[in-house]
Amino acid sequence: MAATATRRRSLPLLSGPECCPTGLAEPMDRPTAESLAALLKAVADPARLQLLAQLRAAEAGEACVCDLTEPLGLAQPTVSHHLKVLADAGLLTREKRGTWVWYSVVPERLAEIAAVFA
Amino acid sequence: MAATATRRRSLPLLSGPECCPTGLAEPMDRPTAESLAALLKAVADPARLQLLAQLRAAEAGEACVCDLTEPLGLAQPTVSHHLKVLADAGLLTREKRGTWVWYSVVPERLAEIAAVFA
DNA sequence: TAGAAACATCGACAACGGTCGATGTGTTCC
DNA sequence: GGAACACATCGACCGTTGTCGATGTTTCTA
Repeated sequence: MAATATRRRSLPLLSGPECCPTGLAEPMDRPTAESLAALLKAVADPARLQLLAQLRAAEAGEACVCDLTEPLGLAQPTVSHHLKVLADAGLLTREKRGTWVWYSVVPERLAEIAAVFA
Repeated sequence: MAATATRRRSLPLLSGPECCPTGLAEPMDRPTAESLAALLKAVADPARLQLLAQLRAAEAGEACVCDLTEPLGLAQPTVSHHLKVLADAGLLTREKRGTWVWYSVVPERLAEIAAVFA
């Protein structure tokens, strides 16, 4: 694990070629299941769900790490870790302004999850 | 862990009082986040996603364990384990007919997930 | 009753994941 | 330049989870 993670991605967002073309309507091959599972694992955590909810409820739909640490009751490195997991999954965008780093959710990415189970 | 798991539940389905009243629209308290995360963890696995897809694609929307083992390429105890996880999360119903056990998905439960991210 | 078949449970192992303190990096301000 | 702040990374700990072989339980059949 070296210089892989912090890079900003343009937009493709997905781990696999296409996340979930037909949802659960027909049998799913392993690679598709694995990339979809990776996306779901990102949201299958209490702290990360709270982060998503906090960000959506925040003004302008964005917040800095310092505003998220206290309401979650977790240490700053832990919050930073969770934000990274969400960002790596394409669920958050990261923007550095001065000393602060502002995170905001990617609604399209959430919609992808909804589409699978709709 | 004694006589807790295999019991059949009537319908309440949920771990917490209510899974996700407002979705991600507003801040989420810990208990709500934890019960929702528990539901999402159940589907955040490649094998279990494949199981859900296989069941939905099956005739009459149901299948027995023996029909699910081969397409997944996993051992029978492993498949049985995954089915139990899904059933415990309220995503599957279990019906024993003779020697076979038939599983089928609970669409309402999938819809609950979709509603959170819609 | 004996045997076989379908499924669940158990026990063990390795890999993964959440958490935090300590530390590193970059920015602002004096 | 130096101090203070915001955030990321590192390293370690430990509980959780996916997997399978072996074994148990139930049911049908001969």
